[in-house]
Amino acid sequence: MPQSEEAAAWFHAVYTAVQEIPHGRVTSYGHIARLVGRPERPRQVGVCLKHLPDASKQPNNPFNNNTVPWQRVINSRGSISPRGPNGASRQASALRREGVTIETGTMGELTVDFEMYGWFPEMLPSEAAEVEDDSDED
DNA sequence: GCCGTGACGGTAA
DNA sequence: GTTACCGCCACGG
Repeated sequence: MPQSEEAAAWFHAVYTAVQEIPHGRVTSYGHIARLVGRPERPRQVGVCLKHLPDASKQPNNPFNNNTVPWQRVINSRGSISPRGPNGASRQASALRREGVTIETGTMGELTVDFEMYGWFPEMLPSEAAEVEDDSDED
């Protein structure tokens, strides 16, 4: 639980932004940071997801790991950070279940094919739509 | 209450 | 093209 109201608003904004990610799509922490108006704090976005309450423990909480698609948030490199022994694989399987292609690198790194299935990293949804509209250049 | 850490990103070299 | 360093701020020890 956040210490100040400002932090609570920050958490709330981040969770809401993550919930706006469409099914089968992925985005980056920096993208979420931009959406909530704090592009200089992508790291705190990860902190919010880290403190995301467990659904079985807080089912009444509107923001828990069951209502917030935390697995759709990856880093700007398009890969999943190995934060834990099986945390990354759990995120990868959740994404694959949504139809997202994930490639396993030689060093066990999980790279998401965001160019094909998700938003462009560090790009707002409006800008992404603009790209699709003007995709004549190659 | 201070210090180090962290699910990251950007810029510099 | 890659590697290194800094900053941001809540949380845990």
